[in-house]
Amino acid sequence: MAAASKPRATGTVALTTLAGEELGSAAQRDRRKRIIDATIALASKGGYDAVQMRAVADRADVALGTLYRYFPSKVHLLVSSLAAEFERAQDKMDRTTIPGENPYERVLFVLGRITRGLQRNPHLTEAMTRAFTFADASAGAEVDTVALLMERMFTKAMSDQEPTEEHKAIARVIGDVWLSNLVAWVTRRATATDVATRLELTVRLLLA
Amino acid sequence: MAAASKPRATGTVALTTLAGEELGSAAQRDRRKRIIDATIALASKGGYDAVQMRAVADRADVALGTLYRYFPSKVHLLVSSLAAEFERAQDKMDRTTIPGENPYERVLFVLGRITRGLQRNPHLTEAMTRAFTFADASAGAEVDTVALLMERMFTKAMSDQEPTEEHKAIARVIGDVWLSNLVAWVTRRATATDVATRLELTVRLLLA
DNA sequence: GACGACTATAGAACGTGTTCCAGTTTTGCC
DNA sequence: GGCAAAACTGGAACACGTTCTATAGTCGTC
Repeated sequence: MAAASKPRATGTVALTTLAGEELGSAAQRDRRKRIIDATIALASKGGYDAVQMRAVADRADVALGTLYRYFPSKVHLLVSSLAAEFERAQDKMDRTTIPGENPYERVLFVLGRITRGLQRNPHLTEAMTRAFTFADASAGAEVDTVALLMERMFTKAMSDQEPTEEHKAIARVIGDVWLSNLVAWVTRRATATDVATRLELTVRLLLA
Repeated sequence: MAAASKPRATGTVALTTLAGEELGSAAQRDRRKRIIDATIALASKGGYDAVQMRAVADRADVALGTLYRYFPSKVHLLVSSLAAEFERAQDKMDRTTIPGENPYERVLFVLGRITRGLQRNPHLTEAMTRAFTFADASAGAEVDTVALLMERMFTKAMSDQEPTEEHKAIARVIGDVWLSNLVAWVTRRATATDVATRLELTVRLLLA
């Protein structure tokens, strides 16, 4: 549900070209959904390289030009899809009670859970990660949306209260480390275990 | 990012990188240097997009095929150039006495210095950063080289001694945060000041 | 100083992201 | 319903990373 509700507390996020959810007709919302679904399907099967614009258009049953009207580049498309997936994941997380006595344990729980989720679909993760970090300034807004979602996820894990400045700073650091480790995992410089270990170590340095 | 560059399976050794120039003849070492110089010049002028393989070959006065013999892809080329630049910077750093009473101050000094250096050449930084994070597994070795150089730089900043496990972990976290902030800076989601502030904050959380 | 094996060169060719175009359909409005 | 504007379509065209081919140069070995 919350896919539609994007109640960014402070200042609405620039709606991402036509990619914003406030699209006019039902047909348009449907087209957009088909496009994102096609993107995720292709990315899940073959990663970044398999998300070919012609293939996406084909599979979503729209013309190539239409695809580009909705998403002005492959990176926009992938990052927007990432945002969609992220929101799905967060909705699920929001309906979960995060166990743990303290921020340290709770953050570890959230991290473990997301990380396992990503490892379950390596191709998709590869596609999303590479798009996210390859984005140039023109996709800044979309990237920022995702970055905010991520930060919010970690601050929420630490405490249900309005986050303190320190918690925000810590959340950002964790997010940064997480991203770097994803990049390392995608290039196979780090195994899943490496990633888990390093995240744990980081959280310990920051929160223990 | 275009065609598949995976099945170059022949048993040839990747002479394509490595700080150590095992390259045979003087002519070959010279060609390699011309290529890297051309890459850095083009990247400095126009960033990632301006580093076009035909343009690099032209400027380095080698044939396109030769360029590809030395560096099997644009990403390899850019990451190898990054490694070269990094070594230059580190040499300079090694000849400097890092001021500061404690690891905290010393790491901040090093970070500030590098960050200012990067900001002095935004296009080059953009090209390098994007190549580094966009790399796929086939460039894992090159990327790893750079990652190690980076880690070493921070551990050395913390102390001249053999680094402890904890210092290594901290160095890695700092490197991760640094990379993420570079990505944010490149997409213009963060200003130079933002980056400086966040790095400082991170170091404080870890070392103060 | 001739031979064979690499290596380099020029350029064509190919794949995929992106742009453009001419024609058609849908939408919003009277 | 009629009409202009906007959106969609199929397809051609273009740019740049990458690969391939045919030819020519270079270097080590006899």
